[in-house]
Amino acid sequence: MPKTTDTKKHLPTSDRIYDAAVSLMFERGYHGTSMRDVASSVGIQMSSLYHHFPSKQALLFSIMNQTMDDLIANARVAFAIEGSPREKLISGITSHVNFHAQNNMENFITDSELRSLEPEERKLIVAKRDNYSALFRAVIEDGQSQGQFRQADTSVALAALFSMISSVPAWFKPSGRLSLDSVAQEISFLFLDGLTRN
Amino acid sequence: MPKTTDTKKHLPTSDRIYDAAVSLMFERGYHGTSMRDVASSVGIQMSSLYHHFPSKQALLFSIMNQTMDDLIANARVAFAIEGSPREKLISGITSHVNFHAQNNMENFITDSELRSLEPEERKLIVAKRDNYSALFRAVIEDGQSQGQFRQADTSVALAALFSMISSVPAWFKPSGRLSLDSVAQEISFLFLDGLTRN
DNA sequence: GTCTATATCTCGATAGAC
DNA sequence: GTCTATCGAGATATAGAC
Repeated sequence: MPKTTDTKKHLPTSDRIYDAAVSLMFERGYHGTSMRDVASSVGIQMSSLYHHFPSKQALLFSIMNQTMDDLIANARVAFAIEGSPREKLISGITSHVNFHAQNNMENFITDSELRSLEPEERKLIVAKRDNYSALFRAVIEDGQSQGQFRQADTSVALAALFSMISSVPAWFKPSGRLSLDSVAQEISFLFLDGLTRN
Repeated sequence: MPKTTDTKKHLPTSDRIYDAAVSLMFERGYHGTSMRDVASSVGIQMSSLYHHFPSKQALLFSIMNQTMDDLIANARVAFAIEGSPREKLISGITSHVNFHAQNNMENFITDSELRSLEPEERKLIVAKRDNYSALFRAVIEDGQSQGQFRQADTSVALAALFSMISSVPAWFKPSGRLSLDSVAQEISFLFLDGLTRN
């Protein structure tokens, strides 16, 4: 996985292809991005791409798979803190907001291009998505059984939470009025003070 | 605009094209849908499409424009009720949830294919989107100035609300545990009890 | 590991008959 | 208003030299 937005030239070619594909597929979608586009963005010939990725489909899967792995690893760390369900949830939300903002393009692709995956690969991504969701569900149900959260419908709450957070990169402007941390806080309040029993 | 999911054959051809395009673009996206796909779904030749729509782009714009007009008309009715800001907001949320669930495919396209529009047409849709958002913003700010809602960041709250509701059709199953009305209610609670001053 | 060249296919759109 | 036929461009992917 390419970690930094470095000046690019000295990265391995496969990473530069990966990065270019992320940018282009974020802007134009999977079907709106051609392998020619990717190649010319990297500065190589189209046929050279196929030395690093066997197909356009494999390139998409690589992006989505990597992103899910990173996302899950991130969430595990966030939930590993000591604290109440409320504190854990805030930690998880903040981690999710930050990861989505910092990896805006990859996450958008991962959220929106599921339908562009072949059935077999789609299954793998959906499974990881379920794993991720289960991490949040566990905390919410924990808080409910401890009486700290009201008995809202957990599935609705989870879906609402994920959609709220995943939309952040679509409208968040780093140069704007709010910092990313305040956004995470606003969303946590919005979510929790509807969930927490007063 | 095609209003009913009729047995299709006796609808005007332009409506049948419209409907077929909605289904296909919902499933595969704008770039993933070819005019050949649309034509064969309707049962006519591809060249016949161009008698009804001058281009694929015009077909997409027609869908998004129609959907925004319907959405706004719907919201105006919902907000026209007598009542407190809280009641108006619940009415607006319920209307939005219902409209999105009933027009799932059109709304998904309208939400996700903005980037596939040419600049000029995109401007028109964005303007209508802003109009729609302003309807909700007015009620929230009204409630804030009346002291019924706390001073949450209105833009964050709006973005969170729209993303929550727009995601409903993606996971809602009519055959499932919850009715659409209970989903609208869950979401209203989730949103309002984080917004309302206790 | 990158190149040139190309095979094969599908795309959006048009011409013109009926 | 729908048809047959086709244009020209651009798509994914491969072959084979270096």
